[in-house]
Amino acid sequence: MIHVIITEDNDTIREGLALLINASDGLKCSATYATCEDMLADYKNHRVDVFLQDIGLPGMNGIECVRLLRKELPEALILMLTVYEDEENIFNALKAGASGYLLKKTAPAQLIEAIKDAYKGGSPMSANIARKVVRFFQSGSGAQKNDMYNLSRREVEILSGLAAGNSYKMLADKLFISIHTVRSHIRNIYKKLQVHNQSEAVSRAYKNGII
Amino acid sequence: MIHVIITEDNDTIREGLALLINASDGLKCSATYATCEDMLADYKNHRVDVFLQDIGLPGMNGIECVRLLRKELPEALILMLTVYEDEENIFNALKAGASGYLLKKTAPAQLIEAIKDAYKGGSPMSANIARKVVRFFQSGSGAQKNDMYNLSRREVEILSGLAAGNSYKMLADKLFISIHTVRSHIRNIYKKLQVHNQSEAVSRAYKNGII
DNA sequence: GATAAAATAGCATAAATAGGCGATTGCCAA
DNA sequence: TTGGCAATCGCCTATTTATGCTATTTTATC
Repeated sequence: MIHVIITEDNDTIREGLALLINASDGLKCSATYATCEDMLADYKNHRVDVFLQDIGLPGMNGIECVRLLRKELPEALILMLTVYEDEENIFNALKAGASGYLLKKTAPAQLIEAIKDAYKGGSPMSANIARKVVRFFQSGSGAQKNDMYNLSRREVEILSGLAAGNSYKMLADKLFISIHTVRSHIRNIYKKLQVHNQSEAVSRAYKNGII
Repeated sequence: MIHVIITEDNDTIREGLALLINASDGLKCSATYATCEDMLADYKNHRVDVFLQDIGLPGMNGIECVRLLRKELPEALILMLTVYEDEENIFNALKAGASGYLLKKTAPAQLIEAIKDAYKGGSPMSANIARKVVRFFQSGSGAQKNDMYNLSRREVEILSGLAAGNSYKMLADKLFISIHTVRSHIRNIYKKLQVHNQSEAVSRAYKNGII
C-alpha cells in the first residue's frame, strides 16, 4: 500500500485527487493540505511514501516547500503536479529535489501510474516535460534562447560585464569605448529584454541562457 | 502508421524487435541494419519516423551515429535501446541528440508505448534512467550551495526581489519595512557574497543556486 | 540567561544609474 | 536604394545606489 499526501490549494482538485487515489488499488491518501505550511507542520503525523505537491500556492511557494521537505526527509519522493510548463519552474523543482513533474492535465489513469512509478524508483514526467529536460542536455545546459531576444554580440558582452560587477566606466575602459556608448548599449539591452534595471537584466539573462 | 528503423548487431534481438513492431497496431518496421554504417548509407531509401538505436555496435559507436544522423536529419526521433545503464552513456546519448533512452530489459509492451510516446513528442525513459537524469539536476548543475554563503531567509528574499527588478523603495513597500532596512540587508548581502553592486550579487546568486 | 545572529531603523553624501532626446557611420538585406 | 540595425558618441536631470557609521529589538542557540 502506497501512502500519498496531497498539498494543493484548490478544494475541488484536492478532493478529487484524494478520491481518485483512494479508489485505486494499492494507493491510499493519508492526508491532504491546502498550504505548504500546514503540510510541513503536520505530515509527520501520517504515514507517507509519496508527496503530491502543487507549485502555485498561497503563502510558501511549492518549490521552496520541496526544498524544506527535502532537508527533513532527504529520501522523500515528491511529485510536482502543476499547471506550469515553463522551464524555469521545471528545472527549479527538479533541482530542489522533486522526483517527477506532472501537468495537471495528466489523465487520472496516468497519474496513478506515475505515483506507482515514482514509488518503484522512477521519475515520471509528462511527455513534453521529459522532452524539455532532454533538450536541456542537448543544448549543453543552456538553451541559447538569446535568439528570442536577439541581443547583439556587443550587447551580450556588455551584459556579461555587468554581471561580473563592472560599472559603466570600467566597461568603457575595458572595451575601449566611451561611457556614452556603454550607456547606449545598456539602453538597448533594457529595451530588448523589457527591463528597467541591471538586476532584472542580469536575472533574465541567466534564466534564458544568454549568459 | 509510425515507421521504425532498427540498428542492432545481434541478429536475434534485431529480428525479434522487427517482429514485435510489425505485430503492433500502428507500427511498421521499414528496415533493419546490423551496423551504423549500413544504416546511414541506406536509411534514405525508406520511410522512417523513429530510429531505434543500439549503442554497443561493431564499427561506429551508436552515440557517434546519433550525432551524424542528427546532422542530416535534425528533427529525427531517435530512441536508444541498450544494455548500458551508466551515466556516461546516458548523458552522452542525450547530448548527441537522442530523444529517449530505453533498456533492453524493457518489456515489449512498454517498448511499443515508448515508440508511440516519442512519436507524439515525448521522451520515454526507463524508470531508473529517468531517475538518473533527474538526479543530475539535483547534484551536478545546482547543488544548493547557498549554505556556503549562508544568507538568511530575509536576505534571499531581498535578493530575489532585486533580481525581479524591484528598487529599494518597491521592496520596502512590498515587505512592509523601511527603505533603511532594505538597504541594511543589501549591505549584508554584499558583505557575505563579497560583491559591490546588484548585478554582481544577482549573478553570484544564480551561479550558486541561491535564487 | 548569556551571546550571537538576524531584522529592524536612521543619517549623510558621493557615485552611479536610468530615461529622455539626438546624431553619425557602416553594413546588410528586403 | 532605402530602411533597419549595430556600434559609436553626446548632453541633461531626476532617481537610485553604495558606503560610511550607529543603534534598537527580536529571535535563535548554546
